[in-house]
Amino acid sequence: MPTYKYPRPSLTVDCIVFGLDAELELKIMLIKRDIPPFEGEWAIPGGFVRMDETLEQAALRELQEETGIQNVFLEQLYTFGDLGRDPRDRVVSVAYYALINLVEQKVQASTDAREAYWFPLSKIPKLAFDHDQILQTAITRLRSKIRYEPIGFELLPRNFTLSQLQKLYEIIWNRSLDKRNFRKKILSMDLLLDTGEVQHNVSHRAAKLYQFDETKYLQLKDKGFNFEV
Amino acid sequence: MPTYKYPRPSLTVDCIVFGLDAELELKIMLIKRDIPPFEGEWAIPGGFVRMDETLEQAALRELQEETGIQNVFLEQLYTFGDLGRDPRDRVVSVAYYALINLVEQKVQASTDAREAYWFPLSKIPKLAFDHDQILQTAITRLRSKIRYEPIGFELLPRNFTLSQLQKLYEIIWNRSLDKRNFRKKILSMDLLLDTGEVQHNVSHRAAKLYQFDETKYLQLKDKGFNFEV
DNA sequence: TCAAAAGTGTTGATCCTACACCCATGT
DNA sequence: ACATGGGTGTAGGATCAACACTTTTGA
Repeated sequence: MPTYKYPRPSLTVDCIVFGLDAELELKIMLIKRDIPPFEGEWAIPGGFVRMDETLEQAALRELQEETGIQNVFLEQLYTFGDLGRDPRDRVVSVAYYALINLVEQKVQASTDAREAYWFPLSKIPKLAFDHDQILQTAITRLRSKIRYEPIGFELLPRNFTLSQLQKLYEIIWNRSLDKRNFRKKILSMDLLLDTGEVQHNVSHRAAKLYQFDETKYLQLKDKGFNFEV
Repeated sequence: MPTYKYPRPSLTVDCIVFGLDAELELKIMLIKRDIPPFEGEWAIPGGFVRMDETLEQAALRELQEETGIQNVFLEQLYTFGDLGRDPRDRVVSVAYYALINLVEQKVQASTDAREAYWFPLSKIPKLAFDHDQILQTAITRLRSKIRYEPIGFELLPRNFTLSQLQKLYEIIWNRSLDKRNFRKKILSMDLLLDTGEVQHNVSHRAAKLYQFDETKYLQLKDKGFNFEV
């Protein structure tokens, strides 16, 4: 057991995992706590940072262990360190947020013995610790970041329609957008690759499927281009 | 001496302090380290987080102790936790940045026995630890945040001229702006209070002095207004 | 043939950019 | 009188917001 001259806060990472399902519903993953404190309540995935891993590695490891998620978009959100946020001890938590698509990434919610489920954003129960606050921060970040960075594509399948992309923005911003103006804006950036494919088995005109051209985006960005919706 | 079941990284806060002097030069405060590691090299102010203070309180305390600065704009920047960023030990650092005006806030650089100086951004020496990276992150944040939030006023004296405000943006963005367009944009937001005062002892036409109307800004923001330069 | 979503252009208003001269002050 | 920065308006181009109908597909 290590001893230190001065007491140290303990350090955790916690992760808000946003997932978009086939019906374009935005959800987050919550885990039911099976030990005190807050036993039986819902919390976001997370855990202690080990000595031999970076913060990002810790977040990825926890995601992998608790949800089986791999290869995910992950970004640091904010560090929460108020006194009393954990009733046992002084705990500082570096929060991350992740974006995944639930159609292509089959996430087995329950892995350990623990219960883990996807909750629609509109039906989030009261959360353990200060996880409500972390979630609020993550939603705010997502709302503003999706405007200036092409991170929305992380939530969609690799091939997607323009209507799906528009609906994603409408869901996240909670307001409707004009279809023609949205398409003009997006297509004028010239960052979508027309796959030549269309939807199948839809009982209406089949929409074209596009891919986000990340290579092109990175090139343009180097030259000073700014993504903005 | 406390003992823990598992080893814990130690936790520090570090702070990039931006100061704007009378000549509108943008500087940051650096402290010469008087103990290993990196003894004799320059570093940004910072120190360990105590058990009975929040992260922000720790940052404010360190600023007060090392530079005498009080009542300062302070915002969390990013948390740095790579392995090996401190050669002694695993240290995770929550970085903050602060903005102050050096004309009205007389900052006694040297307080402890330690040497502390203001360095112009163009003449920053090689820094200890990963402080170069922290500085880069802070500059990038400042550049983008000043566009969408009225934080530039924190660097100016309470009363300032439009030319001073414009020069501040030019310095931070490292490009020149059109005088007439800049004034139109800023004044059209109707957030500057005309103090009725003018400059004194200048060998040219005296410029009007303005104040940022924070109360009005907060009201407008509530109604959905977005500051943007 | 019906329902449901895909796809497509124009117009007026607004905002942005580029640009040059006179004014007030201290030396 | 001169040097220095303060202060002001306009016009053309680009961008944004508002708006409705035809097309394709499966049931």
